[in-house]
Amino acid sequence: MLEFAILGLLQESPMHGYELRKELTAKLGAIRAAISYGSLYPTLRRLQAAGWITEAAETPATAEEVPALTSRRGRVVYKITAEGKERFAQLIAQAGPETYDDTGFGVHFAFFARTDQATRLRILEGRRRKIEERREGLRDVLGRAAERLDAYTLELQRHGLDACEREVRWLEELIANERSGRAPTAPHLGSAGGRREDNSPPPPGETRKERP
Amino acid sequence: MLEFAILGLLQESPMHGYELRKELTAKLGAIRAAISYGSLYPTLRRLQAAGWITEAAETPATAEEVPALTSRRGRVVYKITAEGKERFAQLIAQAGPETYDDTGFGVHFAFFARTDQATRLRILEGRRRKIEERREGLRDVLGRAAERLDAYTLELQRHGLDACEREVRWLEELIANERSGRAPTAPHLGSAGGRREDNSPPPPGETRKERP
DNA sequence: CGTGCGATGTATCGGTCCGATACATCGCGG
DNA sequence: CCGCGATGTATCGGACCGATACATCGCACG
Repeated sequence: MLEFAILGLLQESPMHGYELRKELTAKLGAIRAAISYGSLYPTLRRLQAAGWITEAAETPATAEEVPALTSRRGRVVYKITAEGKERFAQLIAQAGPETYDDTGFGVHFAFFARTDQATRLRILEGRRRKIEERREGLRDVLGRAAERLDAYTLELQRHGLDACEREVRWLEELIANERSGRAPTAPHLGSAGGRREDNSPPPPGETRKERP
Repeated sequence: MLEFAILGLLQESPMHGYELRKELTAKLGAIRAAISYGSLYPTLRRLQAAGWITEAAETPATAEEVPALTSRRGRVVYKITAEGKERFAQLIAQAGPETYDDTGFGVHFAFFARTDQATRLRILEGRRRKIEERREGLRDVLGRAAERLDAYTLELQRHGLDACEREVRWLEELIANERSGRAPTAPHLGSAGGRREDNSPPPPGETRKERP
């Protein structure tokens, strides 16, 4: 998961660890708290060992400026390699059942802009099926096993069931949008999903802001 | 987390591993998929080593019946000890910040029937604060950083924000219920939470069924 | 003027938990 | 009678987290 996210992010621009974590947190904030350095740094090393990323020189262009004044501490900037991009594409293409659990789905979804439509559909439908199964399980428990459980546990299941139903509806919209609407990168929704005065979506294109 | 859940479940009745996993899955189905044996068995061993649980004899009372015919394979039944119950109470009393993350909160909530009201309130409020913070983070990203993110990522954040708002409302109800309504074990809700044609809620009372 | 503190930055260690896998028994339907 | 799905125990490698350590930078406050 982390591997996938790092490769995805580094395709937008080279970054060092700290920055990577911040971007990761911003992009995945909806689905997980924050990446721990205890997983980030080891993973970076692993990716580097595999040849999917490399360390990039820190000083961008004006390299002669203040050459070794303060001795240039830390700040290891990583950039993705051609093999890394291949790897990323391969990870998308695989997109197996592990892609449908909460975290896995969220991370893949966050990189849908780099995923072809067929794969997007496959992932969305796989996720929907999985949530539907969870929903059925919860309905079973609430129906058949209700008397065995205390009121708090039941309330928890009800809340969970509600979340499932909501997510299925959300996925339905995304799928419909994806399928017919040919919404290449903009699911738009908003009309049915829940009002939001939006922010004038820039014509779908990339629009990444590089730090100066 | 697993330790807590196991101690909580074993207080209802002794069980062996397989059964424990099933009960755990039923009780926590709303918040996590299924406990892996790869964590369950090592944890059971750890708890046993700490003296919080012990192995119980398999054959209930009529022990002389078919003494060693088929040699009595497998089926290790665990039961909680007095120290184990103490440990469980201590884990509830601590209920620190780690209790407020998704899984931690869910597991603690599932055992609210064994938690005193003051602690329940503390946990619910801690959780609410945490979700409110996440919500603010998402609003920030959707507001300030929106142009840096692609449409899919934004949609993910919107969905996450929606879930946060919903959970805060849910928690508000639970807190109000807990605080004034003196709802000792029955949060009831359902009136304001969202329509549900329901299943004829049994009058709030306890209705705990111990396995005979 | 200095000093301390919050943000930036890299890194490791122990521990929890997962996913895959292996293996054995039981009851039942074909 | 045989296979297959449910029951049941168990291990191993790996992913990820939380705490911790440590060093630098800029700036606000005394």
